Amino acid sequence: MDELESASPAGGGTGSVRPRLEDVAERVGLSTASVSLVLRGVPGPSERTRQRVLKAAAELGYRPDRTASALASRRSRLLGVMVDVHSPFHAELVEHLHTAAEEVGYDLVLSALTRTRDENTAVETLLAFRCEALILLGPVAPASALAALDRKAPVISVGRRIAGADLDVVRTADDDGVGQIVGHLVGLGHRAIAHVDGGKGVIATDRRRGYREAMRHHGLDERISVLRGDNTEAAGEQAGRQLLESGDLPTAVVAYNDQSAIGLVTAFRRAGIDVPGAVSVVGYDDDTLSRLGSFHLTTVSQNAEEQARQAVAAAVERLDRGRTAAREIVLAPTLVVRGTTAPPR
Amino acid sequence: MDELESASPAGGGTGSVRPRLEDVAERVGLSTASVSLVLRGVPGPSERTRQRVLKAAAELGYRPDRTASALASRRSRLLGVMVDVHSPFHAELVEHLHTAAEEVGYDLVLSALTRTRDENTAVETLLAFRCEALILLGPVAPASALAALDRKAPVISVGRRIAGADLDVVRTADDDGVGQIVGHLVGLGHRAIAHVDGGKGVIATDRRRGYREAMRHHGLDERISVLRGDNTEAAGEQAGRQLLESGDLPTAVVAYNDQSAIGLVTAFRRAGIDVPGAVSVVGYDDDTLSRLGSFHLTTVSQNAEEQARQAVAAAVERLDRGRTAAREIVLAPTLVVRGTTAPPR
DNA sequence: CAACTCCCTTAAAGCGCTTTAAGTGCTGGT
DNA sequence: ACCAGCACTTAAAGCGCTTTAAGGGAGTTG
Repeated sequence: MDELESASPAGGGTGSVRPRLEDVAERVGLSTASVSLVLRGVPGPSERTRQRVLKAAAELGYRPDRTASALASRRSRLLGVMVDVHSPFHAELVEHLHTAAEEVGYDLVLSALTRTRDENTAVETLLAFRCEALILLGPVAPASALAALDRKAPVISVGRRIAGADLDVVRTADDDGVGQIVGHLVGLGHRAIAHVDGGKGVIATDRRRGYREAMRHHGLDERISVLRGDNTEAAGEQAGRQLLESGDLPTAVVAYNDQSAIGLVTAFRRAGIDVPGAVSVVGYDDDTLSRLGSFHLTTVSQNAEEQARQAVAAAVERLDRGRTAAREIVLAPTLVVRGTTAPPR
Repeated sequence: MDELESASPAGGGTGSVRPRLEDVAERVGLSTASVSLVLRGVPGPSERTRQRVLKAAAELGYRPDRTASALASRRSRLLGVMVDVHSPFHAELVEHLHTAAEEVGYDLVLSALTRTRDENTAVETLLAFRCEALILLGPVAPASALAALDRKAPVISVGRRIAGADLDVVRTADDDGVGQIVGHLVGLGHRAIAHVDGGKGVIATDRRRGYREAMRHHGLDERISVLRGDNTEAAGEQAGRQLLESGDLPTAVVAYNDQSAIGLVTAFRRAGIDVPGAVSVVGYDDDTLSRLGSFHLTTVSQNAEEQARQAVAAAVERLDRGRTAAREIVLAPTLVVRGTTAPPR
């Protein structure tokens, strides 16, 4: 398993220059133009030329210089991805984006969101790299800002719906997902079902609405109860404590996401309340955390792979097929029933 | 909070060309050379010129084209980072690498390791981007391959010691870290301390050795017990079950990393064994998982921030200050006592 | 006032590639 | 013989920037 082994036989110290197109051309006695054509698989060169060039390139361990070709072709074949490095769900998306992009001949450049690096900075970096399209995972910037950005490069918002703005969106139907959760709980016999929301973002809003509508749909208008939260474990714990102190514990709690759900489970268990024996808890995202053995969380899968594939496809349509009309792709989420839901006590 | 708002007043559709150096030059009636000098902060241009250029650049919303400047200067000012997208610890490192790199005027390009993307591919991508140095997080490739790679671009191995090979390493003293853990446990009164290892990698080897040596140091040679594991939660759970079935439960278990430790905790708790009441469990890395409220794992911090800073510093020394001799920077790990360790029953 | 400095500014030559118009040498038809 | 047509091949002009040697103007000096 000799990884990192490179084709280059040279390896002559940091000083050794890497072979250029010209070196390959010289070796076969052709022009750089021909070599370029062959290497890019453009039709034209004869079979004989093709073979010789390929051979020479391999022997020299030639790797085209992306920088130069990007400059010359005015195409970077780069997709910029803005990602929250702390989100397990984003990690999953990135993984699938990588494979999807590779399949269509694009590369990814990741720009991480951190405590000191906001969406603005992250996106600027992407633009400076000349990314041809921007795939933003759960952006929080206002629609107007995203629309403005879209004028510089096609923007694909993943996971977040953009009200009215004229740009591509790939997401799952969050309200539907929460609807499925509520349906599942009602099916188990629950009626006192609370929701710990995710704050003020668009995604949180959709999920909250999904909860409300589903409750109403099941004739549980009276039982609607929304606690304030966010996307962290801490918020879940906090909400859990609040619920415990209120003395009026619901029989099931629907959290904004898996992290929040885990916080809830933790708070309950610490208080000696069995999950799902005494309270059922449901998350959202089906991320790595939810699969941890000690939680085994019932949750909703957003189908990261399909979303990634669609996002890349959307970018490619814009870039290579000249689509200009915005498209919104809404995927159906699927309920994943695991171990934190059971009939009410 | 209008994120993504760009300085560009233009925003004229995808078709609008972004301003070039020449446009700025034209606007102030100077040559591109002068503008370039000003924008890069090179001494020479007069104060007056400086001001005018800066103003014009701002007005046009000019952003230099990295691609072009990289090509022209033969310097990309890019550090390539190979990262396992699924490791919470890597996520943390990346965050700090970003800030550290930014401070010294470099940018990061991340290449993610995934199920279908091995170290080889990841590194090739980095090289194609013309990264000037490669920061590899916990590489598993053989030392010889890394050494070969180092001939193309300075390689900095983070977290993993490289036997003999002549390249930079930034890591913490893993054996010492585990030594501290064992010391802590012995101090609490434990004697039956088992270790669930991390498999065959170099890091795992060091930690295992650290465990053995520490046990011997405390006169516990007879109690040395190493179970096979890896870096996953599943391995921890598996080891936990094995321990339970053996009927000879130790009073404390030292896991290879936090994920594995969490598996152990899960297995124990599921079997009704209290942690830390009946068994103490310790992890390693101090990653996000270990801080989850429901685990609150005692662990060892590898000081991600300092490692990141040192890694970037090492790269900069090589690139900007011409250092050629390899350097190994070994940081001291620090024990983080949280809630999964207590005196033995 | 010519000769020298200093300071600033710029012309021009690339960086390693892509791209397209313009070859070049064939074959074959007339 | 001549030209059309075909199948390749290549010269040359950039892409947007950096870099360096050379240029120009104002101030000093003898």
